[in-house]
Parts: sequence; structure tokens; C-alpha cells
Amino acid sequence: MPSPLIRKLENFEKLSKTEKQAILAVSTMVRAIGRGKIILREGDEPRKAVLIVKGLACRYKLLPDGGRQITDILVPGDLCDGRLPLVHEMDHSVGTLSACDVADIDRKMLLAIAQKHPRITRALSWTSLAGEATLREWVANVGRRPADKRVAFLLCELIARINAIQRARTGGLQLPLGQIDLADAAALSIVHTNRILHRLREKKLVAVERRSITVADAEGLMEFAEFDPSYLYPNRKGART
Amino acid sequence: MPSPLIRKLENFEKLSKTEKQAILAVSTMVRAIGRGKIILREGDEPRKAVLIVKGLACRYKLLPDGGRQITDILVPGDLCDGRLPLVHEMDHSVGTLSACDVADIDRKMLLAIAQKHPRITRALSWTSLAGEATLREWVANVGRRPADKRVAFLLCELIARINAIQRARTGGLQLPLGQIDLADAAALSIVHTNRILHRLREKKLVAVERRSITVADAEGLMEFAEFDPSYLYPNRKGART
DNA sequence: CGCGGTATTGACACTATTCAACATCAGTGG
DNA sequence: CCACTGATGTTGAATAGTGTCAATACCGCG
Repeated sequence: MPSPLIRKLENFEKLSKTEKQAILAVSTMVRAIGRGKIILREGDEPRKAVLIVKGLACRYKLLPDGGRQITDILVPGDLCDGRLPLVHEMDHSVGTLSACDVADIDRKMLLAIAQKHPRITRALSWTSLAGEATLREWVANVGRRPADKRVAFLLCELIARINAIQRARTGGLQLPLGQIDLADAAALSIVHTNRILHRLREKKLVAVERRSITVADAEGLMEFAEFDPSYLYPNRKGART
Repeated sequence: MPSPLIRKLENFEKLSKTEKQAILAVSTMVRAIGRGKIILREGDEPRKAVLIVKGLACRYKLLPDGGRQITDILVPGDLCDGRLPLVHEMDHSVGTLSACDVADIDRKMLLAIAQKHPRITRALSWTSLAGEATLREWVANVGRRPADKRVAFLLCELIARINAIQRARTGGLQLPLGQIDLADAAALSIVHTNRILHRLREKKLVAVERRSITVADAEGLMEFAEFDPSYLYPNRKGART
């Protein structure tokens, strides 16, 4: 499988063979991580950039009362520590939601590549913009949507983002996502998340198994959630309805 | 008053006289805007960067059901359209929460300055990182905090950010903020926001007037909200508790 | 002076949380 | 290979927290 990072960047900027090669060259150090593991901890100073190659991960914050709020889900092609040219202290943690393959990327090498290939830099800037837009969408989602649409919205975003880096999708898409994690992302209790999922299942929009949710009717789910994916592509004009 | 943008950037990078001059030179076109006006509309392609010089503004999204979710509050020194080197379509709107003075900054000029002065570019990158961290904090705040701490948290962030660009603070800080706007930021109903404010007033933490909230006891409010401002300064190490 | 936006208050409905008990599954070690 | 065990999922009932509705008060502005 080609690097999902290339797939992701090419959604924003067409890359030359040389540029793709350069990206491939830095993302060779792939290692497997189990589910529920911590990749980066709040307060850490990340030494290397970590690329999600396979599986799902998330950014999250722990609250004083022990609660956890997931602020972003990472799909293959996503980099853990957002902006590259700067070292900093993590304001949040990153952990896996499923078993993952990740690639460790040396920050200096990544920076060197970015400086050599302006198109890559620009593509990375786009991903950063998309990331910010996604966060705003999450604030609105968590703050103002009713629970059922909120959960549906999250699932819609996930399949949209995964589809953007995986071609040739056929039928439903299975997400390796447990209900506890879904609850922490939707800012709902586990019990309520469970009930909402059952409701979505009754509407034939999703199928639920242990630690996996299959989107059965992506069209219907998007309609139900009133999902407009244009925020994921800040470079495309007029995509907005 | 010196440019609040300089104040803000100097929280991240010490700037030379030349650099300050350069910033001052591009932010001369100041104009006044009334309260409740739209500065940038979702879907627009912003032609110029807009700097808040005085007053409060906000980013917000409108939802299909007519609701409004504020995703970020802009204080003096903040730029409306986040990232500079890129033109794009707004995924959200920007509007004023109080009467404001804003400066229109030509994007090309700003870009030219950034290219000439790496320290300015770096400072802008820091502000961008801080902005992302703030958004994550908002997701956690709106998603997981009880209503009273949520409102308190918002007020704490506001005074922290305003204090960062205004020296010589004495006593309580008055925020020109109506309850409707506060409700849209906290993701609460107007009625409930009103009751929460009364509760905070009973605790002698704030004073409420028409379209203005005065933080009477900043220390107490921060303690009550469990507010840790370190996310606002991603460049400072070890600030985290 | 009247009008519209804002703030306030009470009653009520509803959504979501909590608690608790139980079912189920996957992994582990004996 | 099986039994144990801890994590996950499921369900019902009681409760707390918020939202909605509606009526009123208030203020600034035209």
C-alpha cells in the first residue's frame, strides 16, 4: 500500500514523483502498536513526528474530574503532532483507538523535505487549515447538535476522511471503534451512546458489533446528520452548499 | 496605544524595532464597526486580513436549525482569518460582540513582511498553534464541563487573553459581553446562562450589568473553573502544572 | 413616547446522566 | 483446552441538569 500521507497530501496539491519518493523515504520506520496505547502524552515534548499508517487513533484531553474528551480522530495519513517546524510541549495526549501501524518520522528530515519541496509545505499547510476547520466543526457538533445527529456526524466525518485516503470503496465501511471511545468523542455518557447507536441501527443506518461500527447507509447517514464535508477541503472553492 | 498585534506577537518572540515598525506600517487603516456586525461571512474568500484593534469579536458557525455556536472569541491583537499565506474559503463567520476598531491589512503586504522577518513568521506560527490548542480546550469545555464551570472557564480565558495584550491591569476587568453571546459560546440556552451568571454573582466572582460582565475575583474564578492558562502559551515549557 | 432587543423569572418537559445489575466477549494463565 | 477475569456492551429505573415556553421587566434608541 502506498503511503496514506501521500494520498492525503495529494488531496490538496499534486505531487511529483520526486516529492512522493521523498515522503516515502522518511516514512519507512513502521511499527505496530496495540489498541488503547498512548502515543504522546500531554506535557511531553515530541521528539519525532508520528504518522498513522493503519488503524484509528485520537487526540484527547483528560479533565480534572477524570473524564476524557476526544478532540480529534486520526485516520491513516494523519500526523500526530500538528505543526512541524516547531518543537513544543503537547497540550493534549494522543492514543490509539484500535491496533495501529505508525511510522516514526524524524522531525529534522521532515523539515528538510518541506523546505526543499514547497508544494509539500503548502499541502501540509492545507492539512493544518483543514484540521482547524475540523476542530471548529467539533465545537459546534458537541455544543449544539442533539445526541443522535452528533454521533451520526462523527461517523460521517470518519468515513469521509477515510474515503479520502482509501480508493475503491465498496459497500459499507467498518470502523474499529468501541462505544466508550465514541462516547468520549461525542461528549455523551456510555449508556446514552449505546442507546443512540441502537436508534441508528433501527433506522438501518449502521450496524454495531463489539468494538466495531459499520456504516450501512452512508448516504442516509449524511442526510440524517446534515453532514456537509466541505470543511475538510478548504482548498476547494464553491464546494459549500 | 501601540498595536495590540505587536503585544501579542511579543508574547512569543522578541521583536526588533524594525519589525515593530513594519507591523505598525501595515495596520494603519483603522475603522470602527458597530456591535453585532458581520466582518467575514462563511463562504467568503477573504481578500484582506482583518486585525481586531479594540473590542471583542468572535468566530461562529450557524447550524441548520438556526442555532449559533461561537467557536472562538477574538480579542485585540487577533487576526480574523487565521493563516496568512493562503487564500481560502471561510468555513465560518466572524462578527463583532461589541463595538470594535479593526484594521484592514493587505494580505500581500503581510505576506511580504512575514517573508522578510522570520521572527514575525515564527511568532505567527505560535499564535496559530495557540489557536489550535484553544479550540481543543473549547471542545473539552463545551463537551465535558458542567454549565457553571463552563461559563467560568470562558470568562477566565478571556481575561487571560486580554491581560496578555494589556499591561497595567488594576482590579476587576469588564468584558463587553451580552448574555446571548455568552450562551452561544458556552453552548447553553440563554435562560440557563442567565441563571448560571446569577450563581456566579452570588459567589462574588462576577458582577453583571446590561451587556457587560465584570470579573470581580479573577483568582477565585480561576480556581472555581480549574483554569490552567498554559495552553495559551505553547512556547513556554514547564508552565503546565 | 413607543419599540425592539435584552434580561429575568417561574413552571414544565425533556434529554441525558447515574446507578446498578447483568450479559457477553476476548484474552490469559493454569 | 478450559476456567477465570476484566473489559465491553446492554437494559431498566431513578434522578439531575438543561431546554423550552411564556409572561414580565427593563433599558437604550429612534
